Amino acid sequence: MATTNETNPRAADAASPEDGPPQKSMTIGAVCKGLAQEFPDISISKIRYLEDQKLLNPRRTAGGYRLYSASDVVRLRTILRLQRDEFLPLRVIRQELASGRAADGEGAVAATVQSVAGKRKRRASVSVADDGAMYPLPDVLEETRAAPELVRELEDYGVIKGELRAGVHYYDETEREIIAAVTELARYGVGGRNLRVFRSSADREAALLQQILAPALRSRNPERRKEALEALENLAAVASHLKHLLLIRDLRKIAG
Amino acid sequence: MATTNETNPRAADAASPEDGPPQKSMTIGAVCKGLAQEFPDISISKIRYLEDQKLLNPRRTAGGYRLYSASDVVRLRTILRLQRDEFLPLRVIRQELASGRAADGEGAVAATVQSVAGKRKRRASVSVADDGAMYPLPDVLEETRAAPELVRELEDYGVIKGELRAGVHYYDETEREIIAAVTELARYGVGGRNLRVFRSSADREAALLQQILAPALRSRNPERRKEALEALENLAAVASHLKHLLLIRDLRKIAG
DNA sequence: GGTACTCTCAAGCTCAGCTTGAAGGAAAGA
DNA sequence: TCTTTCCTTCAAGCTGAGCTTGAGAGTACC
Repeated sequence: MATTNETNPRAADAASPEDGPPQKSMTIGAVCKGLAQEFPDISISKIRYLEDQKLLNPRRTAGGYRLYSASDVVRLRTILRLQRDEFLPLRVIRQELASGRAADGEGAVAATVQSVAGKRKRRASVSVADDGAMYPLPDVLEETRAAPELVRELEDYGVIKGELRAGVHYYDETEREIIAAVTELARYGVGGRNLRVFRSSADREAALLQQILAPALRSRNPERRKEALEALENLAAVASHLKHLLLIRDLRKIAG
Repeated sequence: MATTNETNPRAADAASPEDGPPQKSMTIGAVCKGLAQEFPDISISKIRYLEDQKLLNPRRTAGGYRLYSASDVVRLRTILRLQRDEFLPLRVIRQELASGRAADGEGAVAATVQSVAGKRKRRASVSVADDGAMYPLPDVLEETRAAPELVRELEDYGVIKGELRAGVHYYDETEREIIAAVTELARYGVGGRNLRVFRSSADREAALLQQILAPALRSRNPERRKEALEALENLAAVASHLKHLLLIRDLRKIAG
């Protein structure tokens, strides 16, 4: 009996020319590994759970193994994004996907994420607690449309650090957003050397907040530490808001 | 003893002229009843729980009864809407409110994800263009629950200016929000002198942005000027976002 | 002074969203 | 073929968010 995708799940993209288009199907383990970069808390059992909740419905081999097509993976990624970034409960995600708005295919899914997400995307990066998701440089460049030199410059300045894994640079969510923001500023003519202004003020504020919460942060009581971390997040949010208000105030003088 | 709002929570809006401005304050039971129409699953214990989670902070009577001002109720309604319509967890709502991003529209209640996720209203205070609305000091104090000394301090520092009309100080929307933010920071122990850090960095950034847009802003072509103003708003928004990201990045190092 | 309302605090409850473990079959490599 | 690694189902368990409940006591107003 010829080995086909149907019965040979381990071969990720085995396909004979006469069988039609190459159907890249993956086993659950491969899918899990592939998504682990972007979603560190993914697990095989979670993927199975999502299927149990009728959010996924992959093909099966004769032996009962799950086989995920490319569009299955896209769908899964969409689910995970809606869950992580938009905080949607699974029952709502299921409705969104079921109500025709998100058939398979990049475009449709992108449209869904767009329409559902609206402008909320920023939220994910605003937390001090890092979820550990990492993104490879090419993806970041593609998404942010940043110039590669700019990224290097940011790294030279120590603004972002990245991580080298198997010859590829990876960046976390915050770094990705920093790159996006700086790219945006660059479009207006705010060059790299001007970033010093931003950086030094951020450093000063961080030092200030640290000083204030230092006792609690150093506490050996985990309860207390957790509270301090939450306070830190709130303080950061309020402080940033205040800075924005002060900036607006200054700009108003300039404009008027 | 004269009956005042402070000691008479049952009287929703009783106020004698000499007691100062009419302060419509409600007890928790009244608030609950008032919101029961729009939010059938509201309850007194839930409102108390939200306070426990640092989402609300109503005044108290001498006897310890909670007293909700009009703006407290607005805030509560916002919380409930974000929870019900946007599915946001409380910790995220807390952040949203702290960062001043959750404006409360008075439009029809959006029941579905799609309509909610649509366009987000820009906050009045985030705009460089001033709409000219002014608020008298007593109202500001009531809404922000700021200490009067703090407001004076801010004025002494030149952070806010106010306007004296017929013996009453008036503040614009941005100033009101600055007061609110500073009050919030004060609750965490960030005192007045620490504000210098924020102010000087805002000044530097304003100078930077001005420098970049100076030619366009000085233009005698009104079209060009208008464009420059819009660019200024965008720049301010992106710059503030960048600052926040950099702060988060720094704090993450601190946190562990 | 009675009654309706409110307070705090600790304990408990429910549900979403997974995880774990047992018992066993399927696929790939030697 | 044998062995290892990966996969299967199913039931039970766990964790944290988001409240609720109840006890015991005080407050406000007629």
